Amino acid sequence: MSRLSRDDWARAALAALARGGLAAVAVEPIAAGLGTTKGSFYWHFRSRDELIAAALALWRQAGTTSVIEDLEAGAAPAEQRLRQLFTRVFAQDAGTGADLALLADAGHPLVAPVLAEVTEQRLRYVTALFRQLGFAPARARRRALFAYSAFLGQLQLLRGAPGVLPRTGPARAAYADDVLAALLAGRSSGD
Amino acid sequence: MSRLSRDDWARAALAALARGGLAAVAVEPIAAGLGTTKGSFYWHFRSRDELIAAALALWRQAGTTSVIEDLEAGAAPAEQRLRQLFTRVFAQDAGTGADLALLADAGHPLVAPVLAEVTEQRLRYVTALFRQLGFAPARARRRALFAYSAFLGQLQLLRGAPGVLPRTGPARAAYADDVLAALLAGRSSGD
DNA sequence: CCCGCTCCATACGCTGCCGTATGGTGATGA
DNA sequence: TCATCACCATACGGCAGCGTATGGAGCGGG
Repeated sequence: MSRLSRDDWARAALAALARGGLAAVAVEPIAAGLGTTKGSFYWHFRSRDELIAAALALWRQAGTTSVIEDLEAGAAPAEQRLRQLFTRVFAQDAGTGADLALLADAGHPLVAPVLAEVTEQRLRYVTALFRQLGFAPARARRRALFAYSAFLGQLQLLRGAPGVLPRTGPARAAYADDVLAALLAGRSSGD
Repeated sequence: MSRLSRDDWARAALAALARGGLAAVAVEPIAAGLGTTKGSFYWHFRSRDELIAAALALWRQAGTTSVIEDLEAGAAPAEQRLRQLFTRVFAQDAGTGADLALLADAGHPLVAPVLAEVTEQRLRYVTALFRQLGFAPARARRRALFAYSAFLGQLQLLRGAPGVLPRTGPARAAYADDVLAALLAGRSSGD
């Protein structure tokens, strides 16, 4: 890597974010990792905050917008889409590292607004799925909140207490089925 | 406060942890907050890590062990205890600040083991509740995982996207009812 | 009365990071 | 060919926090 672009720095920052949290988005360590120095960085960026903003924009695009488009591309029925989402959650890795890191620094002034928007965007999508499954609007929103809370909690459990969540074999399948059954329980007959 | 004890430092550290995360458990800022200097600290502790460990021990006692004892003290039926737990979750504050902070730094070598133990301790308790509610052992464990995931996710949502979760009025009650209904759905007849 | 012990203040060096200043290099077009 | 410009290295000052060293202040016991 002789010459670096602004985007190379942003990608490296996102990787660092996923690994070590916002604190790891530090100019000098990332520069060392890229085999260069701060001189390069301060050519492409004006400050560390600008790098953080760039990494956040990248995260938002890769972890939300494109995922939703991805799911919507395959024209599966709503219940299968929900199941696909859950499969992703259990798939470990799946690029959720940055999600965890950003939740950790949710209070940071640069992170907070992006996090709030991404959350709302995801909730809207899941709400729509529940509506397609026959839930009335208000209930669909509640179920979406519940489901998304569970999703966030899974992430937390996966890294805070590895081993408690079954990640392989029939135990995992039984858990996924049980969760989905609970989430779909009491499906409204009307709207 | 003329003379400080080791416990004063530990309590101040836990407070700092709840406010600003593990990074805020810093000797000099806490010293300033206590109106003293590092000289005092390094008399009672050998290092910052020792302070962190003390704060973690305090957190574990106050946020888990005593809470469970608290709930068990009132001899309410299992379903009501579950509801009480959920009420606490929604109650905001409730001292969950440290929980969030520790989840944020779940990877820290001092935090990880304590967090894992606390998680397992809480899961055991909730599993027992579900068993008392008529779930077979394996299903009870799965529901406990699901419920606790949702709990962790609530915490995350509350701070990462304030406003999406209904915290007052009938909306909050409807949400709590819906969540509990989903969690209790499909209660086994046998075991 | 002063010795010693507990507890704390002050001053110091060290490290890791941010941001700036300034000089250097390699490709590219006139 | 050589001048210019994009890109990068190096060196510097500054700040915050950790840990240490050392010198008190106050108080009880001999």
